[in-house]
Amino acid sequence: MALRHAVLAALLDGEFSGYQLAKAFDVGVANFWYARPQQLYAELTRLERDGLVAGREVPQDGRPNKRLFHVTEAGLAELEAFTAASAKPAFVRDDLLVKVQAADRVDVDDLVAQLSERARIAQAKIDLFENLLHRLRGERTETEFLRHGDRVGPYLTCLRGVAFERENRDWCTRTIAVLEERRQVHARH
Amino acid sequence: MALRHAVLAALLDGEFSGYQLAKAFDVGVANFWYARPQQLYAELTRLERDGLVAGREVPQDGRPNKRLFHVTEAGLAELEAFTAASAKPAFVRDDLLVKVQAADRVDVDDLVAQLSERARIAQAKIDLFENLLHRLRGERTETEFLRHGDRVGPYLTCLRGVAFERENRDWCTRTIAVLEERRQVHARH
DNA sequence: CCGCTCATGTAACAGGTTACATGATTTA
DNA sequence: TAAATCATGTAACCTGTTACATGAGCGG
Repeated sequence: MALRHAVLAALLDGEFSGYQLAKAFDVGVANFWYARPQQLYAELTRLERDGLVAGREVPQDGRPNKRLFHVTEAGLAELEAFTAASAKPAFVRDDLLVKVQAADRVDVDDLVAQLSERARIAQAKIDLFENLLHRLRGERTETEFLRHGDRVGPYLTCLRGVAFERENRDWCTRTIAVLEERRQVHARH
Repeated sequence: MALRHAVLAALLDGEFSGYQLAKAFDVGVANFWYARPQQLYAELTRLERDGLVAGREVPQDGRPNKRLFHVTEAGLAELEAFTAASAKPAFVRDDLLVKVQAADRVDVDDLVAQLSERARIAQAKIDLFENLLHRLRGERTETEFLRHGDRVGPYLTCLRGVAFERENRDWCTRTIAVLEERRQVHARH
């Protein structure tokens, strides 16, 4: 059960409503996890029931009220415990890899189309993450910020996100190149 | 439902038993997916029921009989259809990232311990994948193999696997360095 | 007036994990 | 003689996804 810890970690940066969290966890702006709104509302309910987060109703005019959540002492303790427990290694589990695995037996055009779409999405994420990194470190250089900034967690996870998406993009373009070239080689015989 | 396609893709390289597939999907040697033995046996049963794979009983002496499976025509068609359909982007979903996100609020020793363990695992996978790459391309150079080899799918997915684990390892070591340095900076005040 | 954003959910289902079971043979 | 490998599963459970619901205000 790690979504709950992901939510706790996200709430370390301040108070957020379910809706705000949903937006962050949706596109992957919260680059360290991903979840649907429904899941978040459900999880927040459970977290509150267990006393790991507390919410306060904030009335708004012209809009529905919202509930802003923050982590409690018990929540922090839970995060500590979670961090101490060992994590099993993560692996890539990607439809696109399955398709490429079958590359020699399926339609190359389909594959190339999907690979370039994926490269495009990866690039979009890179831009997004790099913006976020810039916002986080402000005027400081990266080294400076990582040494003296008072909250580097989100920055570090974001670095992982950028690296992942760069790899993703580069692998896609390279794979496209390989498939295209093989098609030409094939055509000559 | 993508495990079924992952299994089909894995069976493109020949006949395998449930046990053999389980070994491949277990550690992540099948770098493009991951699954437990139970899941594989269940999936193979379904795949056979749906006519996408066919198995033949192979008697062995001194060992239990095994069933070797191969992809049928219908199975290939299914893979084609799957490839044509669009895939949703994959994302990183990793306990360790959640922990690092909370870095400023949890025990640094725990974190560093887990990061170095992870770096170690990543290195082991890199070695494993690089061996596999070498086996696949034989005496040829990579460029040569990718241009003229007759089955490049597994090679391409393996390249993705190596790149991922390299990123993983490097990010871990860098994160450790950052955390260690901050600890020193902190200690001086 | 249509669609978007804010705001929060329920219900059914698909997929994956954990725990457990069985039984023979080879290796340390 | 204990542990690992070969070989195949069942059952209960947890997590995540899909589809659907509600309702107010705001912008074009």
